[in-house]
This record gives sequence, C-alpha cells and structure tokens, in this order.
Amino acid sequence: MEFRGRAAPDDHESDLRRGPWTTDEDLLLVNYISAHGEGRWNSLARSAGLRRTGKSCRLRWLNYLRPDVRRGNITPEEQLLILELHSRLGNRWSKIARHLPGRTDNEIKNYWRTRVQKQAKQMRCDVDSERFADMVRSVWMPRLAERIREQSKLPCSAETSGASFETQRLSSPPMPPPAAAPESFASDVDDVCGQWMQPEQSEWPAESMWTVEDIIWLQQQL
DNA sequence: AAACAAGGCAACCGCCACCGG
DNA sequence: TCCGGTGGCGGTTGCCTTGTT
Repeated sequence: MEFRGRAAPDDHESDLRRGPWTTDEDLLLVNYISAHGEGRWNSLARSAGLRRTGKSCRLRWLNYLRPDVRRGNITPEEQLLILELHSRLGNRWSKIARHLPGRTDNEIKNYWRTRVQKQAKQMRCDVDSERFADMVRSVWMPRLAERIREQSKLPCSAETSGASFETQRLSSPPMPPPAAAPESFASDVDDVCGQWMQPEQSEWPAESMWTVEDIIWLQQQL
C-alpha cells in the first residue's frame, strides 16, 4: 500500500525526518526489530539508523508494520463490537482495540470518526448525545447482529467463509426486539442504516474472531 | 475533461503516567 | 523529592483518493 497522510520535509533543525515512511525506512525498522526486538524506541531509532523519533518508529510499527496487524474493512462483527464497547468505554480507543485482535486503536478511532460520526450527522444529532446512543443500542446493533446471523446462514464457500463462521452456534436466542424509537427518527435510521452496513456486504470477511453469541452475551452484560 | 467537495486514514502533537537515577 | 527519559493515549491535521457537478 502506498503511503499517504501528512507530508513533511526533512526536519533540518534536528536532522529528523517527518511525514510518510519510505519502503527503505520500513525495511530498516522491521529488520532491526526482528533482530533485536521492540522497545526503547528512541535508542532503537538511532541504532537502526533511522532519522525518526522513537515515537514515530513506535507508531509505525504498531499501526502498520507489526505482522499481526489486520487491515481492510471493519467486519460487521467488529462494527458491532466497537459500538458495544464504545457505549461502555467511551473514547477509550486502546481499550476497545484490545478486544479486536489485529486492529489498532488508530484504526478504530478513524472508523468511529469517519463512519459513525457521519451517520450521526446524517441523522442530525450529536454523536455524543444520549439520543444517538439510544438509537445505536436499540436499532443499529440489533440490525447488525441480525445481518451477521443472516450471513452466517448463507451457504459457505471455501473462498468466502472461514471456519469460525461455519462453527457458529446458531441456536442462540433471537435478539430482543428493538426498543421503541420515535417514529420519524426511526425512519431516518432505516435510511441511514442500510448505507452504513452497505460497504461491508461486498467483501464479507474470510474469518471472524467473534460469534454472534459472543456479541449477544456482551449486550446482556450491559 | 476539469474543477471542486467530501471522505479516508497515516502520521503528528500534546499531555500524562510511570520509572529509574 | 525531584527530574529527565520513555511510552501510551486521545485528539488533530492535512494529503491523497474518490465521488460529484
């Protein structure tokens, strides 16, 4: 993947580079960490011959170069989990990320700030409002769970479905019906909800860490 | 085809907590 | 106790891509 994001010239004052990482820098960092391990980021940066701050190296490694980083679409299960955890933890992105193996706090934060806040905006309400939180709990999350369950019932091909989907326990009780929502608002949700989940439909995940039951259990812990 | 707007996301910034000397 | 170094975290920025006019 090519590099994007803020571009900045070399920092001539401190001889430190900023901005997008080059392939060579990535290689230096990966090779150094595979040989010596991670940690002590400032000295690591110097020892590896990188003209970067320790912070920059750490961020690059954690968010991009780490071998177990998952990239690509946030799956519906992950969406549901993010909504669930955010309702309990708020903007504690790193804590949320710990429940989604391979996802970084940065990625989850970006997801929230782009996708979720966009939907809140379309519904003309504040993303931090109780009204939006209610709608997420009572409409979007049950719908996501329903969609996940529907997808899991589809015939599974080797290409499109991983083993964890096939082994999902489908005898879980149905989700409780959504709580009553103001009618006009609910119709807004109908419009928006489809758009929200649409991008994921064409690329169903090859595997999922969480079953529907896991997520329902999480909801019941509320 | 060109211009413009909006979205996505990598990377940076500032603050804070922790730790060892 | 103080202080500097380090790492973690949430918020923000700004470039590139994609969609729209």
